[in-house]
Amino acid sequence: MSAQKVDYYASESKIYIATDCIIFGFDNESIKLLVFKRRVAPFEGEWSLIGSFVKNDESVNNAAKRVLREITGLENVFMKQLKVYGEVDRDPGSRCITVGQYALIRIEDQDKALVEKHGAVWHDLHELPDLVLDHNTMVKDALTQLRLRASYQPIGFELLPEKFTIPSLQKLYEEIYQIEFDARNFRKKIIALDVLTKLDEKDKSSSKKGAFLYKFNPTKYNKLLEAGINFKL
Amino acid sequence: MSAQKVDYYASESKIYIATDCIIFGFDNESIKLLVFKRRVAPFEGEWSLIGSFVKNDESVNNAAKRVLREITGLENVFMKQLKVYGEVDRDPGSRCITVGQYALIRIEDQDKALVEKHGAVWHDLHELPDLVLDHNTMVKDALTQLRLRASYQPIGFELLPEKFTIPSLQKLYEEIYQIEFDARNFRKKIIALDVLTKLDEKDKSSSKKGAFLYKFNPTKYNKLLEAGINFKL
DNA sequence: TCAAAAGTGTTACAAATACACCCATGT
DNA sequence: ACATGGGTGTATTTGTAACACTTTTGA
Repeated sequence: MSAQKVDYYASESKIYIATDCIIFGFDNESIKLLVFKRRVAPFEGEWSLIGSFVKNDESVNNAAKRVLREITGLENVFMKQLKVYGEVDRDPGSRCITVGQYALIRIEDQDKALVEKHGAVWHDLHELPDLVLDHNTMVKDALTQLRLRASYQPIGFELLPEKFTIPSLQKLYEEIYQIEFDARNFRKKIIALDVLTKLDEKDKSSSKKGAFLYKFNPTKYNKLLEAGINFKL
Repeated sequence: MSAQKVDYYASESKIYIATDCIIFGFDNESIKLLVFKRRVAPFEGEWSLIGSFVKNDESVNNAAKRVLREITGLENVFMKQLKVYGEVDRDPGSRCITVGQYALIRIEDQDKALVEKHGAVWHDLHELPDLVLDHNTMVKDALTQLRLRASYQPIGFELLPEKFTIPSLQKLYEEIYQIEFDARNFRKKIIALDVLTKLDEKDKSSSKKGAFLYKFNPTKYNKLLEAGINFKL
């Protein structure tokens, strides 16, 4: 006698549901997006976000985490739901609803071999190829969301390595907002947030003088995440 | 010879997908939520958000619009996706993923007979009954989202009747944020937004002196919606 | 010695906040 | 005549924006 679960909704119709990850990374130069060549028909071989169908025994969020782990080797990544793309004809392969989720990762943390094994490639945001389906729209939406979120949460830090310099943090925010900031005012504002710990080391990779490295104080950082900031730059 | 569409994803599993509407309304006193007694098993007869399964031939957003039209008679309502609730066991009735969508409506615009016919009831936010499944969480999430959004878009207006007074707008924002504002500063800030047209009429329903009615200038209002505001109060 | 990026302070302007009284009218 | 909510102005504080020079050091 097996425990057979009743399906109370048997008269309704089921639909394919997928999740697609908009994976942003930063390499101290520019923000990049991880894409690969689609491996299923239709559009096999074309550039695509990395996604997966949601399986019957996993949550939508876990499906996205699984995708990220499979491709980059990373866990515990900053990831947020973006939006549901649910138009009837968005996918000629079959009716399929997808949940866009954007992730922020430090490129240096990736499992490079794994990424390459999957044929995934970091593309500069300004030179994105045409992506399948509505994936270009998803990227655009994710960027809008990223900018908005960066204005009330210090998420920029999610994209930086553990130790970072103030000039590289500035470059990151300049990439996010696509405008330039005054270095003095930027520094003032960041330090006023009171989440950074200055280290004794310097990073000399981008100047002869070298810039002091900082890391952030996790306690204060988390407090700030909850409380929210008003990061008008 | 009928055109038969190929299903490229036939090896994947389909899942029930629904949408639930978190319908907020304002009656010049407090923000209210529209709920009804669930009409399907399991949990038939318990308080629930109003929702529906997404049908095979409609988009996710249109499903929510349909629900709203069926219950309130309203179209072209302000509605935004909130979040996907995709945990495996969230619904004992069967695996079912739902898209929460929150809507803002002017209570006076509703088709009252239709609302009553469906047994839907406006509940004060502070006296919400226990709702089925994860619906209480959805309401909480929607409120958080509403507050956030109100800080960069003038969405409060969506909840007001066509003609409204500044004190009632203030009451609305006080309800949204659950804090009180200085009437002089509030008025100053709202007028500085430059989206209101002052009318010659007064509303005397809440004072002997009466308060001037305003409506908003749709052109300027829409510009502001796009541009975004910084509505720190 | 010089090129290139890092680091530092002050002033002017704009915006947010705090605050108290008179007005109009229905009862 | 008085109680009730509507309406107005100013001073203070706070935050933002603009701006130029010195420091360090590898090549």
